[in-house]
Amino acid sequence: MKYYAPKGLNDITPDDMPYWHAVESEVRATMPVYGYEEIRTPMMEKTEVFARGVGEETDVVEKEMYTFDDKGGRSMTLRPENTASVVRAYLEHKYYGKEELSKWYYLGPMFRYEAPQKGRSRQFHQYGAEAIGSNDPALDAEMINLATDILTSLGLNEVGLSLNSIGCPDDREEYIEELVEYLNPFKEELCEDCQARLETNPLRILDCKNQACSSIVEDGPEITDYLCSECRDHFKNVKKYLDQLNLSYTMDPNLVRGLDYYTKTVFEVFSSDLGAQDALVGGGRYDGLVELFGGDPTPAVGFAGGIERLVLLLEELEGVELKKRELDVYLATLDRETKRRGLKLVQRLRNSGFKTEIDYLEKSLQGQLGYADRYGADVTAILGPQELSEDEITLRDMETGEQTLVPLSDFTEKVKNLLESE
RNA sequence: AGGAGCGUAGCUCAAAGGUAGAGCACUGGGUUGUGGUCCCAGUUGCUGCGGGUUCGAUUCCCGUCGCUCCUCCCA
Repeated sequence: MKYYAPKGLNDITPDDMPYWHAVESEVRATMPVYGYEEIRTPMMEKTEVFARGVGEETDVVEKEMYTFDDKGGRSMTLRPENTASVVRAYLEHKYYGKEELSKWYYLGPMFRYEAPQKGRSRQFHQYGAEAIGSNDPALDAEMINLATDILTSLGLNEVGLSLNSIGCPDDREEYIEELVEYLNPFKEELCEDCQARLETNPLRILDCKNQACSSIVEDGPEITDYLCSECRDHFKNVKKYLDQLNLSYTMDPNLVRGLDYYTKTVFEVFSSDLGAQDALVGGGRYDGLVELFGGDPTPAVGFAGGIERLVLLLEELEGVELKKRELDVYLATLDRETKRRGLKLVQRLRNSGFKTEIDYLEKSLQGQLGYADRYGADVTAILGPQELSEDEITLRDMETGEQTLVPLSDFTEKVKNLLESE
Protein backbone atom coordinates (compact mmCIF):
# COMPACT_ATOMS: atom_id res chain seq x y z
CA MET A 1 0.00 0.00 0.00
CA LYS A 2 1.46 3.27 -1.10
CA TYR A 3 -0.71 5.88 0.56
CA TYR A 4 -1.71 6.08 4.19
CA ALA A 5 -3.59 8.70 6.12
CA PRO A 6 -1.07 10.80 8.06
CA LYS A 7 -0.15 9.43 11.46
CA GLY A 8 -2.81 10.11 14.01
CA LEU A 9 -5.38 11.27 11.47
CA ASN A 10 -7.98 8.56 11.11
CA ASP A 11 -10.71 7.80 8.64
CA ILE A 12 -14.12 7.26 10.11
CA THR A 13 -15.47 4.53 7.86
CA PRO A 14 -19.07 3.52 7.22
CA ASP A 15 -18.51 0.63 9.64
CA ASP A 16 -17.83 3.10 12.47
CA MET A 17 -20.40 5.63 11.41
CA PRO A 18 -23.41 4.25 13.28
CA TYR A 19 -21.58 4.84 16.57
CA TRP A 20 -20.63 8.36 15.56
CA HIS A 21 -24.17 9.11 14.57
CA ALA A 22 -25.40 7.73 17.87
CA VAL A 23 -23.11 10.11 19.76
CA GLU A 24 -23.76 13.10 17.56
CA SER A 25 -27.51 12.75 17.64
CA GLU A 26 -27.46 12.31 21.40
CA VAL A 27 -25.48 15.53 21.72
CA ARG A 28 -27.73 17.41 19.34
CA ALA A 29 -30.81 16.12 21.12
CA THR A 30 -29.66 16.76 24.69
CA MET A 31 -27.95 20.15 24.41
CA PRO A 32 -31.11 22.06 23.43
CA VAL A 33 -32.99 20.41 26.27
CA TYR A 34 -30.65 22.21 28.63
CA GLY A 35 -30.97 25.40 26.61
CA TYR A 36 -27.74 25.31 24.64
CA GLU A 37 -27.54 26.52 21.05
CA GLU A 38 -24.98 25.42 18.53
CA ILE A 39 -22.00 27.56 17.55
CA ARG A 40 -19.40 26.71 14.94
CA THR A 41 -16.07 28.43 14.96
CA PRO A 42 -13.28 28.07 12.38
CA MET A 43 -11.00 25.05 12.58
CA MET A 44 -8.01 27.36 12.87
CA GLU A 45 -7.28 30.63 14.57
CA LYS A 46 -4.40 33.01 14.78
CA THR A 47 -1.89 31.28 17.00
CA GLU A 48 -2.10 33.95 19.69
CA VAL A 49 -5.74 33.06 20.40
CA PHE A 50 -4.63 29.72 21.81
CA ALA A 51 -1.25 30.84 23.09
CA ARG A 52 -2.96 33.48 25.17
CA GLY A 53 -6.23 31.75 25.87
CA VAL A 54 -4.97 28.31 26.76
CA GLY A 55 -1.76 29.53 28.37
CA GLU A 56 1.87 29.70 27.24
CA GLU A 57 3.09 27.26 29.86
CA THR A 58 0.64 24.48 29.07
CA ASP A 59 1.59 21.22 27.37
CA VAL A 60 -0.93 21.97 24.68
CA VAL A 61 0.68 25.24 23.69
CA GLU A 62 4.25 24.27 24.39
CA LYS A 63 4.42 21.12 22.34
CA GLU A 64 1.12 19.97 20.92
CA MET A 65 -0.06 22.64 18.50
CA TYR A 66 -0.26 22.31 14.74
CA THR A 67 1.15 25.73 13.89
CA PHE A 68 2.17 27.06 10.49
CA ASP A 69 2.55 30.33 8.65
CA ASP A 70 -0.08 31.09 6.03
CA LYS A 71 0.82 32.75 2.73
CA GLY A 72 0.48 36.15 4.31
CA GLY A 73 3.08 35.24 6.91
CA ARG A 74 0.55 35.05 9.77
CA SER A 75 1.05 32.32 12.31
CA MET A 76 -2.02 30.09 12.27
CA THR A 77 -2.89 27.14 14.50
CA LEU A 78 -5.33 24.28 14.04
CA ARG A 79 -7.55 24.45 17.11
CA PRO A 80 -6.38 22.17 19.93
CA GLU A 81 -9.61 22.87 21.83
CA ASN A 82 -12.61 25.10 21.34
CA THR A 83 -13.14 27.23 24.43
CA ALA A 84 -10.68 29.94 23.42
CA SER A 85 -12.33 30.23 20.00
CA VAL A 86 -15.81 30.37 21.49
CA VAL A 87 -14.81 33.18 23.82
CA ARG A 88 -13.18 35.00 20.93
CA ALA A 89 -16.40 34.64 18.93
CA TYR A 90 -18.50 35.72 21.92
CA LEU A 91 -16.59 38.99 22.10
CA GLU A 92 -16.25 39.46 18.34
CA HIS A 93 -20.01 39.29 17.86
CA LYS A 94 -20.68 41.28 21.02
CA TYR A 95 -23.01 38.70 22.54
CA TYR A 96 -22.53 40.37 25.91
CA GLY A 97 -24.81 43.06 24.55
CA LYS A 98 -27.34 40.67 23.06
CA GLU A 99 -28.04 38.30 25.92
CA GLU A 100 -27.17 38.11 29.58
CA LEU A 101 -26.24 34.49 29.50
CA SER A 102 -24.94 32.78 26.39
CA LYS A 103 -25.35 29.01 26.43
CA TRP A 104 -23.67 27.39 23.48
CA TYR A 105 -22.58 23.95 22.36
CA TYR A 106 -20.29 22.73 19.64
CA LEU A 107 -19.21 19.56 17.92
CA GLY A 108 -16.18 19.09 15.71
CA PRO A 109 -12.56 18.17 15.08
CA MET A 110 -9.63 19.35 17.19
CA PHE A 111 -5.93 18.86 16.55
CA ARG A 112 -3.02 18.10 18.84
CA TYR A 113 0.39 16.93 17.76
CA GLU A 114 1.04 13.97 20.05
CA ALA A 115 2.06 10.34 19.77
CA PRO A 116 -1.18 8.51 19.00
CA GLN A 117 -2.35 5.70 21.23
CA LYS A 118 -5.60 4.14 22.31
CA GLY A 119 -8.19 6.88 22.63
CA ARG A 120 -5.84 9.56 21.46
CA SER A 121 -5.28 10.77 17.94
CA ARG A 122 -3.88 13.92 16.38
CA GLN A 123 -7.18 14.82 14.86
CA PHE A 124 -9.88 14.01 17.34
CA HIS A 125 -13.43 15.14 17.89
CA GLN A 126 -15.02 16.90 20.77
CA TYR A 127 -18.47 17.97 21.72
CA GLY A 128 -18.77 20.58 24.41
CA ALA A 129 -20.78 23.32 26.00
CA GLU A 130 -19.97 26.80 27.26
CA ALA A 131 -22.14 29.05 29.38
CA ILE A 132 -20.86 32.60 29.50
CA GLY A 133 -22.29 35.26 31.83
CA SER A 134 -23.05 33.72 35.20
CA ASN A 135 -21.07 32.69 38.26
CA ASP A 136 -23.98 30.83 39.82
CA PRO A 137 -22.70 27.54 41.29
CA ALA A 138 -25.96 25.98 40.13
CA LEU A 139 -24.70 26.53 36.60
CA ASP A 140 -21.56 24.52 37.37
CA ALA A 141 -23.83 21.75 38.54
CA GLU A 142 -25.98 22.02 35.43
CA MET A 143 -22.85 21.70 33.31
CA ILE A 144 -21.88 18.51 35.07
CA ASN A 145 -25.44 17.28 34.87
CA LEU A 146 -25.48 17.92 31.14
CA ALA A 147 -22.16 16.19 30.59
CA THR A 148 -23.18 13.07 32.49
CA ASP A 149 -26.68 13.06 31.03
CA ILE A 150 -25.28 12.60 27.54
CA LEU A 151 -23.13 9.70 28.71
CA THR A 152 -25.86 7.88 30.59
CA SER A 153 -28.34 8.42 27.77
CA LEU A 154 -25.89 6.60 25.54
CA GLY A 155 -25.96 3.70 27.98
CA LEU A 156 -22.71 4.38 29.87
CA ASN A 157 -23.39 3.99 33.54
CA GLU A 158 -19.99 2.94 34.79
CA VAL A 159 -18.37 6.34 34.75
CA GLY A 160 -16.70 8.27 37.56
CA LEU A 161 -16.78 11.97 38.30
CA SER A 162 -13.77 13.72 39.82
CA LEU A 163 -14.21 17.14 41.33
CA ASN A 164 -12.01 19.88 42.70
CA SER A 165 -11.82 23.63 43.05
CA ILE A 166 -8.67 25.53 42.19
CA GLY A 167 -10.01 28.84 43.44
CA CYS A 168 -9.37 32.29 42.06
CA PRO A 169 -5.93 33.56 40.94
CA ASP A 170 -5.23 35.07 44.37
CA ASP A 171 -5.96 31.80 46.13
CA ARG A 172 -3.78 29.97 43.72
CA GLU A 173 -0.90 32.34 44.18
CA GLU A 174 -1.00 31.80 47.89
CA TYR A 175 -1.35 28.07 47.51
CA ILE A 176 1.47 27.80 45.00
CA GLU A 177 3.75 29.60 47.41
CA GLU A 178 2.92 27.07 50.09
CA LEU A 179 3.23 24.20 47.68
CA VAL A 180 6.66 25.28 46.46
CA GLU A 181 7.80 25.77 50.01
CA TYR A 182 6.63 22.27 50.84
CA LEU A 183 8.15 20.70 47.73
CA ASN A 184 11.53 22.42 47.76
CA PRO A 185 13.11 20.07 50.31
CA PHE A 186 12.07 17.13 48.09
CA LYS A 187 13.35 18.70 44.92
CA GLU A 188 15.95 16.02 44.26
CA GLU A 189 13.35 13.27 44.56
CA LEU A 190 11.00 14.75 41.98
CA CYS A 191 11.12 13.61 38.37
CA GLU A 192 12.99 15.79 35.89
CA ASP A 193 9.83 17.29 34.48
CA CYS A 194 8.58 18.23 37.91
CA GLN A 195 11.86 19.79 38.89
CA ALA A 196 11.35 22.11 35.95
CA ARG A 197 7.68 22.59 36.84
CA LEU A 198 8.70 23.73 40.27
CA GLU A 199 9.91 26.88 38.51
CA THR A 200 7.44 27.23 35.67
CA ASN A 201 4.13 25.71 36.73
CA PRO A 202 4.14 24.07 40.17
CA LEU A 203 0.44 23.17 39.99
CA ARG A 204 1.20 20.65 37.26
CA ILE A 205 3.26 18.64 39.75
CA LEU A 206 -0.03 17.67 41.39
CA ASP A 207 -1.17 15.57 38.48
CA CYS A 208 2.20 14.04 37.67
CA LYS A 209 1.72 10.28 37.45
CA ASN A 210 5.27 9.56 38.55
CA GLN A 211 5.20 7.36 41.64
CA ALA A 212 7.74 9.42 43.57
CA CYS A 213 6.13 12.73 42.73
CA SER A 214 2.61 11.65 43.61
CA SER A 215 3.61 10.18 46.95
CA ILE A 216 5.40 13.38 47.87
CA VAL A 217 2.40 15.41 46.79
CA GLU A 218 0.07 13.24 48.81
CA ASP A 219 1.30 14.64 52.10
CA GLY A 220 1.49 18.19 50.84
CA PRO A 221 -0.95 21.06 51.14
CA GLU A 222 -4.32 20.85 49.37
CA ILE A 223 -5.61 23.77 47.40
CA THR A 224 -9.11 23.60 48.84
CA ASP A 225 -7.61 24.63 52.17
CA TYR A 226 -6.44 27.87 50.61
CA LEU A 227 -9.67 29.05 49.01
CA CYS A 228 -10.92 32.52 49.87
CA SER A 229 -14.31 32.73 51.52
CA GLU A 230 -16.06 33.46 48.24
CA CYS A 231 -14.46 30.53 46.42
CA ARG A 232 -15.01 28.22 49.36
CA ASP A 233 -18.64 29.21 49.50
CA HIS A 234 -19.02 28.78 45.76
CA PHE A 235 -17.53 25.30 45.86
CA LYS A 236 -19.63 24.32 48.82
CA ASN A 237 -22.72 25.27 46.86
CA VAL A 238 -21.61 23.42 43.75
CA LYS A 239 -21.37 20.29 45.86
CA LYS A 240 -24.71 20.98 47.46
CA TYR A 241 -26.37 21.30 44.06
CA LEU A 242 -24.70 18.12 42.87
CA ASP A 243 -26.11 16.31 45.90
CA GLN A 244 -29.47 17.81 45.13
CA LEU A 245 -29.25 16.40 41.61
CA ASN A 246 -28.08 13.00 42.89
CA LEU A 247 -24.82 13.31 41.01
CA SER A 248 -22.14 11.50 42.94
CA TYR A 249 -18.55 12.61 42.72
CA THR A 250 -15.14 11.94 44.17
CA MET A 251 -13.06 14.79 45.52
CA ASP A 252 -9.65 14.84 43.88
CA PRO A 253 -7.40 17.48 45.42
CA ASN A 254 -4.81 16.83 42.72
CA LEU A 255 -7.14 17.57 39.83
CA VAL A 256 -5.83 20.82 38.38
CA ARG A 257 -6.43 20.44 34.61
CA GLY A 258 -3.97 21.13 31.86
CA LEU A 259 -5.22 24.49 30.68
CA ASP A 260 -4.42 27.77 32.39
CA TYR A 261 -7.80 29.44 32.12
CA TYR A 262 -9.61 27.41 34.75
CA THR A 263 -10.78 28.94 38.01
CA LYS A 264 -12.84 27.54 40.87
CA THR A 265 -14.66 24.36 39.83
CA VAL A 266 -12.82 21.77 37.76
CA PHE A 267 -14.05 18.28 36.94
CA GLU A 268 -13.37 15.22 34.86
CA VAL A 269 -15.50 12.26 33.94
CA PHE A 270 -13.59 9.05 33.35
CA SER A 271 -14.20 5.40 32.53
CA SER A 272 -12.12 2.52 33.81
CA ASP A 273 -13.03 0.56 30.69
CA LEU A 274 -10.75 2.72 28.60
CA GLY A 275 -6.99 2.25 28.38
CA ALA A 276 -4.45 4.70 29.68
CA GLN A 277 -6.46 7.60 28.25
CA ASP A 278 -9.50 7.31 30.43
CA ALA A 279 -10.88 10.85 30.52
CA LEU A 280 -14.19 11.08 28.72
CA VAL A 281 -15.08 14.63 29.64
CA GLY A 282 -13.16 17.50 31.17
CA GLY A 283 -14.33 20.91 32.17
CA GLY A 284 -14.62 23.64 34.66
CA ARG A 285 -15.14 27.29 35.32
CA TYR A 286 -13.06 29.97 33.61
CA ASP A 287 -14.06 33.28 35.12
CA GLY A 288 -11.02 35.17 33.85
CA LEU A 289 -10.90 34.20 30.19
CA VAL A 290 -13.32 36.75 28.75
CA GLU A 291 -11.44 39.53 30.46
CA LEU A 292 -8.13 38.10 29.29
CA PHE A 293 -9.44 38.46 25.73
CA GLY A 294 -10.29 42.08 26.31
CA GLY A 295 -13.90 41.86 27.41
CA ASP A 296 -15.47 42.99 30.65
CA PRO A 297 -14.93 40.56 33.52
CA THR A 298 -17.45 37.81 32.72
CA PRO A 299 -17.75 34.50 34.54
CA ALA A 300 -18.15 31.33 32.49
CA VAL A 301 -18.15 27.57 32.77
CA GLY A 302 -17.90 24.75 30.25
CA PHE A 303 -16.86 21.23 29.40
CA ALA A 304 -15.64 19.18 26.47
CA GLY A 305 -15.97 15.47 25.77
CA GLY A 306 -14.04 13.26 23.38
CA ILE A 307 -16.08 11.43 20.77
CA GLU A 308 -13.42 8.81 19.85
CA ARG A 309 -13.31 7.57 23.43
CA LEU A 310 -17.07 7.42 23.61
CA VAL A 311 -17.18 5.42 20.40
CA LEU A 312 -14.61 3.01 21.81
CA LEU A 313 -16.87 2.38 24.78
CA LEU A 314 -20.02 2.10 22.71
CA GLU A 315 -18.38 -0.49 20.49
CA GLU A 316 -17.81 -2.68 23.51
CA LEU A 317 -21.27 -2.11 24.87
CA GLU A 318 -23.99 -4.65 24.16
CA GLY A 319 -27.40 -3.41 23.28
CA VAL A 320 -26.51 -0.19 21.52
CA GLU A 321 -29.01 -0.06 18.73
CA LEU A 322 -27.35 0.74 15.45
CA LYS A 323 -28.98 1.50 12.18
CA LYS A 324 -27.13 -0.31 9.44
CA ARG A 325 -28.00 -0.08 5.79
CA GLU A 326 -31.15 -2.08 5.42
CA LEU A 327 -33.22 -2.46 2.29
CA ASP A 328 -36.95 -2.28 1.85
CA VAL A 329 -36.98 -3.60 -1.68
CA TYR A 330 -34.53 -5.34 -3.95
CA LEU A 331 -35.36 -5.45 -7.63
CA ALA A 332 -33.90 -8.43 -9.47
CA THR A 333 -33.51 -8.23 -13.22
CA LEU A 334 -32.38 -10.89 -15.66
CA ASP A 335 -31.20 -9.21 -18.83
CA ARG A 336 -30.55 -5.86 -20.40
CA GLU A 337 -34.16 -5.18 -21.29
CA THR A 338 -35.53 -5.96 -17.84
CA LYS A 339 -32.71 -3.96 -16.23
CA ARG A 340 -33.74 -0.98 -18.32
CA ARG A 341 -37.37 -1.25 -17.29
CA GLY A 342 -36.33 -2.05 -13.73
CA LEU A 343 -34.32 1.14 -13.29
CA LYS A 344 -37.47 3.13 -13.89
CA LEU A 345 -39.32 1.11 -11.26
CA VAL A 346 -36.47 1.58 -8.79
CA GLN A 347 -36.59 5.30 -9.35
CA ARG A 348 -40.30 5.30 -8.62
CA LEU A 349 -39.89 3.31 -5.40
CA ARG A 350 -37.10 5.58 -4.23
CA ASN A 351 -39.22 8.62 -4.91
CA SER A 352 -41.80 7.05 -2.61
CA GLY A 353 -39.12 6.80 0.05
CA PHE A 354 -38.38 3.08 -0.09
CA LYS A 355 -34.78 1.99 0.24
CA THR A 356 -34.34 0.16 -3.00
CA GLU A 357 -31.43 -1.51 -4.77
CA ILE A 358 -30.89 -3.10 -8.15
CA ASP A 359 -28.05 -5.33 -9.36
CA TYR A 360 -24.86 -3.69 -10.62
CA LEU A 361 -22.67 -6.78 -10.35
CA GLU A 362 -24.21 -8.95 -13.05
CA LYS A 363 -25.20 -11.50 -10.47
CA SER A 364 -27.36 -14.50 -11.24
CA LEU A 365 -30.89 -14.51 -9.90
CA GLN A 366 -29.63 -16.73 -7.13
CA GLY A 367 -26.89 -14.24 -6.39
CA GLN A 368 -29.31 -11.35 -6.46
CA LEU A 369 -31.62 -13.02 -3.97
CA GLY A 370 -28.63 -13.69 -1.77
CA TYR A 371 -27.70 -10.03 -1.92
CA ALA A 372 -31.27 -9.01 -1.13
CA ASP A 373 -31.23 -11.37 1.82
CA ARG A 374 -27.89 -10.13 3.13
CA TYR A 375 -29.05 -6.54 3.12
CA GLY A 376 -32.32 -7.37 4.76
CA ALA A 377 -34.73 -6.60 1.94
CA ASP A 378 -38.33 -7.20 2.99
CA VAL A 379 -39.48 -7.64 -0.57
CA THR A 380 -37.69 -8.74 -3.69
CA ALA A 381 -39.33 -7.88 -6.98
CA ILE A 382 -38.35 -10.11 -9.86
CA LEU A 383 -38.61 -8.72 -13.34
CA GLY A 384 -37.67 -11.32 -15.96
CA PRO A 385 -38.54 -11.68 -19.64
CA GLN A 386 -41.53 -13.85 -18.72
CA GLU A 387 -43.03 -11.20 -16.49
CA LEU A 388 -42.18 -8.41 -18.87
CA SER A 389 -43.92 -10.07 -21.82
CA GLU A 390 -47.16 -10.07 -19.80
CA ASP A 391 -46.58 -6.58 -18.35
CA GLU A 392 -46.32 -8.15 -14.93
CA ILE A 393 -43.77 -8.49 -12.16
CA THR A 394 -43.21 -11.03 -9.40
CA LEU A 395 -43.20 -9.88 -5.79
CA ARG A 396 -41.50 -12.17 -3.31
CA ASP A 397 -42.06 -11.76 0.41
CA MET A 398 -38.59 -12.45 1.73
CA GLU A 399 -39.81 -13.70 5.07
CA THR A 400 -42.39 -16.21 3.94
CA GLY A 401 -41.08 -16.89 0.45
CA GLU A 402 -44.56 -16.31 -0.86
CA GLN A 403 -44.70 -14.95 -4.40
CA THR A 404 -47.41 -13.12 -6.29
CA LEU A 405 -47.60 -11.96 -9.85
CA VAL A 406 -48.90 -8.40 -10.14
CA PRO A 407 -49.54 -6.11 -13.10
CA LEU A 408 -46.70 -3.62 -13.66
CA SER A 409 -49.23 -0.79 -13.47
CA ASP A 410 -49.99 -1.69 -9.84
CA PHE A 411 -46.35 -2.25 -8.89
CA THR A 412 -45.70 0.60 -6.47
CA GLU A 413 -49.09 0.19 -4.87
CA LYS A 414 -48.63 -3.56 -4.33
CA VAL A 415 -45.12 -3.11 -2.92
CA LYS A 416 -46.44 -0.54 -0.53
CA ASN A 417 -49.20 -2.90 0.64
CA LEU A 418 -46.76 -5.72 1.12
CA LEU A 419 -44.36 -3.58 3.15
CA GLU A 420 -47.12 -2.21 5.30
CA SER A 421 -48.50 -5.63 6.09
CA GLU A 422 -45.14 -6.63 7.60
C1' A B 1 10.75 12.09 22.28
C1' G B 2 11.70 7.10 24.75
C1' G B 3 10.17 1.77 25.56
C1' A B 4 7.60 -2.84 23.91
C1' G B 5 4.98 -5.68 20.32
C1' C B 6 3.21 -6.65 15.43
C1' G B 7 3.23 -6.45 9.58
C1' U B 8 1.41 -13.74 5.80
C1' A B 9 -5.29 -14.16 1.05
C1' G B 10 -10.62 -9.05 1.05
C1' C B 11 -11.15 -10.24 6.80
C1' U B 12 -9.51 -13.28 11.34
C1' C B 13 -5.33 -15.96 12.02
C1' A B 14 -1.87 -20.60 11.40
C1' A B 15 2.88 -22.63 9.77
C1' A B 16 8.12 -23.28 9.44
C1' G B 17 15.66 -22.65 7.18
C1' G B 18 13.37 -26.90 1.98
C1' U B 19 6.61 -26.45 -3.11
C1' A B 20 2.62 -20.97 1.91
C1' G B 21 -2.31 -23.13 4.94
C1' A B 22 -7.33 -22.96 7.50
C1' G B 23 -11.91 -20.61 8.67
C1' C B 24 -14.97 -16.66 7.04
C1' A B 25 -16.10 -14.00 2.60
C1' C B 26 -16.57 -14.37 -2.71
C1' U B 27 -17.84 -17.31 -7.48
C1' G B 28 -19.99 -21.67 -9.74
C1' G B 29 -22.73 -26.23 -9.30
C1' G B 30 -26.41 -29.46 -6.71
C1' U B 31 -31.72 -26.03 -8.34
C1' U B 32 -32.22 -24.36 -17.38
C1' G B 33 -35.29 -17.97 -13.37
C1' U B 34 -35.46 -18.29 -6.75
C1' G B 35 -32.18 -16.19 -0.58
C1' G B 36 -31.34 -18.01 4.43
C1' U B 37 -29.49 -24.28 6.18
C1' C B 38 -26.74 -28.17 3.78
C1' C B 39 -23.27 -30.69 0.24
C1' C B 40 -19.47 -30.37 -3.74
C1' A B 41 -15.96 -27.58 -6.52
C1' G B 42 -13.18 -23.12 -7.54
C1' U B 43 -10.56 -18.08 -7.22
C1' U B 44 -7.34 -15.21 -4.05
C1' G B 45 -0.80 -14.06 -1.98
C1' C B 46 6.01 -9.48 -4.67
C1' U B 47 4.67 -13.46 3.47
C1' G B 48 5.22 -4.44 4.24
C1' C B 49 9.86 -2.64 1.62
C1' G B 50 15.43 -2.88 1.01
C1' G B 51 19.82 -5.34 2.06
C1' G B 52 22.76 -9.39 4.47
C1' U B 53 23.83 -14.69 6.03
C1' U B 54 22.69 -19.38 3.33
C1' C B 55 22.87 -24.27 -1.76
C1' G B 56 18.04 -22.38 -0.34
C1' A B 57 14.93 -17.01 3.73
C1' U B 58 8.28 -16.02 4.27
C1' U B 59 11.27 -18.02 8.70
C1' C B 60 17.68 -15.94 11.09
C1' C B 61 20.34 -10.83 11.13
C1' C B 62 20.51 -5.44 9.94
C1' G B 63 18.02 -1.31 8.19
C1' U B 64 13.59 1.10 6.73
C1' C B 65 8.41 2.20 6.45
C1' G B 66 3.76 1.43 8.66
C1' C B 67 0.49 0.00 12.58
C1' U B 68 -0.57 -0.90 17.78
C1' C B 69 0.15 -0.36 22.95
C1' C B 70 2.78 1.98 26.94
C1' U B 71 5.60 6.27 29.57
C1' C B 72 4.19 11.89 29.92
C1' C B 73 -0.22 14.70 29.50
C1' C B 74 -4.84 14.89 28.39
C1' A B 75 -10.58 14.64 25.04
